[in-house]
Amino acid sequence: MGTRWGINRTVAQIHALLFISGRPLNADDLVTDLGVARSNVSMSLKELAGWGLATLVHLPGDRRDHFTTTGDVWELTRILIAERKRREFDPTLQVLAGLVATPPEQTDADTREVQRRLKELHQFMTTTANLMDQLRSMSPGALAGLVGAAGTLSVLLPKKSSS
Amino acid sequence: MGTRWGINRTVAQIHALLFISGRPLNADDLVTDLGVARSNVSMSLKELAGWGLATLVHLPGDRRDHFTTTGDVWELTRILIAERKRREFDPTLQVLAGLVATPPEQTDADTREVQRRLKELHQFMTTTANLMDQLRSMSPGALAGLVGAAGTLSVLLPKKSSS
DNA sequence: CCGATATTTCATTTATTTCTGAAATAAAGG
DNA sequence: CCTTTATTTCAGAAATAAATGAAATATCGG
Repeated sequence: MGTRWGINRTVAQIHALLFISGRPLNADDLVTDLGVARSNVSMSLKELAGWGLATLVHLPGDRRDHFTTTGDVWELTRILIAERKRREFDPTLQVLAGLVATPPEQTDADTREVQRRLKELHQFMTTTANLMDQLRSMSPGALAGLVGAAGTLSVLLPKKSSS
Repeated sequence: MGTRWGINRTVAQIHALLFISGRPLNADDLVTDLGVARSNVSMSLKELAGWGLATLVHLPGDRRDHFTTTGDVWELTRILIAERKRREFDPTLQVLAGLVATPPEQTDADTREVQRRLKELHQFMTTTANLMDQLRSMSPGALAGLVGAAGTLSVLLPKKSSS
């Protein structure tokens, strides 16, 4: 599933192993388990660390670096949403803000319609960005509660008629 | 932003053009505007159609196929969530269900912990899948309302203490 | 300091994905 | 039917991304 979402296979595999095993693993463990080059593991761990998804720990009496990741799925979700927003969503929103701020030269109907759509997209992405930020500031427990509330709430709201 | 989310560049560009222009475009329009090969446009339109993000329309007095996409950002969101769930989330959940259903051979502490984590992940993904399905059945207006409600609700819920 | 072990860097190779152009197919209008 | 125009298919080329291995760097224990 990772590769479909633009996540490197080895990075995804390492994270999965750390998550599922639930105990600190060192680079050699990962090399053995995944059958990839030592250097690949090193780079991938660095990448995961950059996402806040791998924490360096030391085991007593072992010189080697060991790594762990959060075992809380809600915390994981929180991190993924926050990081993807910061890296991908925000820069896009920035560009869009620029386009909306610059008034168009032409004033024909087509140009005005394009401008209207850009503005609507900008407004939508701003709303989404705010929602993401709110999720970021919430505790895992609150996030779980909110998802539950959304499920309940949606029952009360109007359904799509067709499909 | 598209490529970072595993979406082909040309596919993303074509969708963006259809969305922003807001009027039916034919393949040659897209070739001219994007500077890519005719065949690439043909394949990309097919891909978009498969996602329900490009609709074939015919303009009176023009033999060529023209395409449009929805201009409603909430409808677009609804489609993207539904399709990604169906194509990527559901198959993953299927595999996970299989793993959880099969009782582990060994019964040592480590194995039980792995099983516990798999089960927790499975439960989490099931909850998420249900949420996605509920979004799918909602009208764009209701979806917008729910996001607004979530923003309001989250203010009332406990915040994360640190970070 | 020194040797041993652990880790990182990065140029090159390998694998994967995307794009193109030529040929095949389809469809419309005489 | 036949010609013209539109569209699709797909093998190979080009571009991009990922992984490797060798060398460099860092760190520990003595």
